[in-house]
Amino acid sequence: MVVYAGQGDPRRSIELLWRGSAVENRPGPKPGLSVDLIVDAGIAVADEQGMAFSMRAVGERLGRTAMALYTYVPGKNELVDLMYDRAMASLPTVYVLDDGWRPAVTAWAHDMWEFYGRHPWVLQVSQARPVLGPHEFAVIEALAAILVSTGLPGRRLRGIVGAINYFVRGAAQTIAEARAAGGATGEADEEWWYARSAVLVELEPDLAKKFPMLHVLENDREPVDPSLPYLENDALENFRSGLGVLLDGIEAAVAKP
Amino acid sequence: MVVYAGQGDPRRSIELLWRGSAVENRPGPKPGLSVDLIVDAGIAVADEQGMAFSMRAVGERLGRTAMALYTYVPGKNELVDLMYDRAMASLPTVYVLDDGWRPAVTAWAHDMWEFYGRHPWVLQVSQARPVLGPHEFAVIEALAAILVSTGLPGRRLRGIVGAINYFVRGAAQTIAEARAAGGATGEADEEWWYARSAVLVELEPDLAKKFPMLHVLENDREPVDPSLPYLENDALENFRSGLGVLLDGIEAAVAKP
DNA sequence: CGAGGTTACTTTACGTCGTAAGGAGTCGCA
DNA sequence: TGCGACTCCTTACGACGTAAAGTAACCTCG
Repeated sequence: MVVYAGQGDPRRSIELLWRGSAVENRPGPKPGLSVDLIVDAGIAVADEQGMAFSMRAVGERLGRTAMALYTYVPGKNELVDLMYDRAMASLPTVYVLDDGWRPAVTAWAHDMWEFYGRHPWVLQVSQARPVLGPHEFAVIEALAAILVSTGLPGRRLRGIVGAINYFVRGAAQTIAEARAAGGATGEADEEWWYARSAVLVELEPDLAKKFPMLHVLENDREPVDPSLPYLENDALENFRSGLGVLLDGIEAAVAKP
Repeated sequence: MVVYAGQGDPRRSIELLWRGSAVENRPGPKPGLSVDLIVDAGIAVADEQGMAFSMRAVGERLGRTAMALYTYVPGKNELVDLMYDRAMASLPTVYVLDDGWRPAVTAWAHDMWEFYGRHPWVLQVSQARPVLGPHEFAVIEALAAILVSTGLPGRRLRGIVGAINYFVRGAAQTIAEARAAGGATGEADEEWWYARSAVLVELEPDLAKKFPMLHVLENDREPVDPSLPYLENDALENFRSGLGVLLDGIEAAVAKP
């Protein structure tokens, strides 16, 4: 499933995101659940089963049927929006600038990287139409605050914020989805790669000749840290290295007008 | 729906990707379809309806039932893999280096940007476990070939290829999914934004004070090209600007050891 | 204290999806 | 001529999100 942010009534969605649910003294039976409980259960289920979690599963975790959730939440899309924003509440919102913007941005990026690792399903929530929740705002505000300290104008920073965001998301996707897919089929990353590349080499023996430049990239390797799985190690190294290049670009922008 | 690459038999998937289907003289009725026909129909349907297209829809476009497709293709996942790789066949595989690597990388990135605009559903195919098809290889080989000309070692280039890829994908997603979501609900981007931000401002009047740095970024604007929709214009500007920063970073890496 | 309206939650049901199973008809080859 | 392989169809299953309608709990007002 792909979730586009809030296809329902915008007012209802945004009220839920920013205000929570009103809890006055109302007639009828006492609510046994709450939006917060449902959102937490949703996050727990999604952490286990990925974005393809079902309303029935969330209901079951709370000892209710799927339809009970619809008393609190307009639909699955809105629930995902709430889950998305609530998950982001676990992220820092302030970074120290004592050593300048560069270590701060690096810390921000690593926090995001780990966050995506904890909640891979978040990567599936559409980035195009931001959920516009308070915690998402806070997270980007934190990055913006760091970058404003470079002195670059807002006009330039918008592209930079985007670039950093896209990069971190993309890099995180590389391992997050690998893990998810492995979990779905019960295969570990390694096995998946072995099986596939073995068949590929068998069917197309002269791959290295057909794509010589890729061969160059793939085969220039340093000794590997054996404590991490191969793919994960690779992904983390590429993350650090790519982020470094990106930050060098910002540094160049700061240095020159 | 989210598609993880080839969860089925790896051999079957990769054979289909690299060899196509064998068409000897076989008993039984003459095949009325072919893998290629099905893949083309799939791309056409996905271009219209997004990744949530159904096997039934693809079959109908070919005057068959959904089940008829299963004679040629093991399942929807594998079909998506094939669609993904075939769509990539429309991309250039060689870029001239007469003016150096920078304009070449820029051209590559813009070609990808437009490609994602033509086939937004491609952005939904998992990047984590590459489909490993010949055309995907060719596209990355093209980028690798450009970057090798910088003289940087493969070890460094891997992170850079990743960074460029993630950035372009992420930036493209911003408008591609906005368009798709607009199409799904019949709302244009503008309307969607207006409706949401109006409610947001109403419910949270002092947004600008709560997130002052975001406010700085958002309000430092140049005159806008009125020929493009607002969001699209914004996205394209951020794309160009962010790509510039990224390329500056590569330039720094090339200049220094 | 009792009636009426409101609410929480359930059961049932609909339309969608991917695809498994089995059957009908068609063709190459013995 | 018939066997076996093949294409394609119909039917069916179990999942999904959620609409509709019912039941029981609870507050407020008379």
